Amino acid sequence: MKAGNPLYQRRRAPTPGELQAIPWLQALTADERERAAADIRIALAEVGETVCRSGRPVTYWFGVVDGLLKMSIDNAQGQTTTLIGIPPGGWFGEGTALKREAYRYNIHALRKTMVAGLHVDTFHWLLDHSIGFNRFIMNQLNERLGQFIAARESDRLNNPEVRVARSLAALCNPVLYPGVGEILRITQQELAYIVGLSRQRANIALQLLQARGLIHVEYGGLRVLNMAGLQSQI
DNA sequence: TCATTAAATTGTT
DNA sequence: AACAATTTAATGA
Repeated sequence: MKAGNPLYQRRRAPTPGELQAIPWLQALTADERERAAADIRIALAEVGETVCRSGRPVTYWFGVVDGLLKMSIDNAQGQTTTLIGIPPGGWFGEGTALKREAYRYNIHALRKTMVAGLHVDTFHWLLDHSIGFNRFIMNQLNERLGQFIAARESDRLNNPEVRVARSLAALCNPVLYPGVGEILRITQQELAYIVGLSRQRANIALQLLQARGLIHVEYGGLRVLNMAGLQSQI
């Protein structure tokens, strides 16, 4: 959200309900929370809109209040690889914010998404002053490490059903994405974008996973019935 | 609140 | 990629 970014122009203060949807605020003391909340800004990203771009200096630490984002990287050959989808409750970019480096990925909105941003200076103030915040960040980094290890594992297998299963398990991770409730709100088209499949193939994979009793497919979303089963798909 | 209509999503070829 | 069927959201009485 820099000056040139349209999101920056549309940013505003958060409502109480939106603050409620920011998980790490709960880990702070009242004083810390007051200071952090005063610095949070909210903006609505339209479909396809860029939230942050690789190479730009980190000015905000971002999170999803509601909606769905995708994180992707462009390689030297100009191809784009989608790494993860980010559902409600997800905050990302601690690594680069910590080191005050440039973003190493692109973030785009897969649908209309309410994005929250904390200025990187306040992020560092919290790191320097709040034990609860440090615990949250450490927990988050650890959880994400587990996800990337699982993702690498399934990349080698390259089986569509497995990749869909692992992606769904990742998207429903309650530690990283506490805003995702009983049902994960995601269309089959959005899931296809994240996994890198056609919608038809994503549809087939979902039906198969449902037939195995691991998920229940619904209109505009799905319900995970067996998380461990999803993660152990081969 | 209910019926009608438009838009979004899904199932299938 | 295209089409039909289904589901939800929006509209207005």
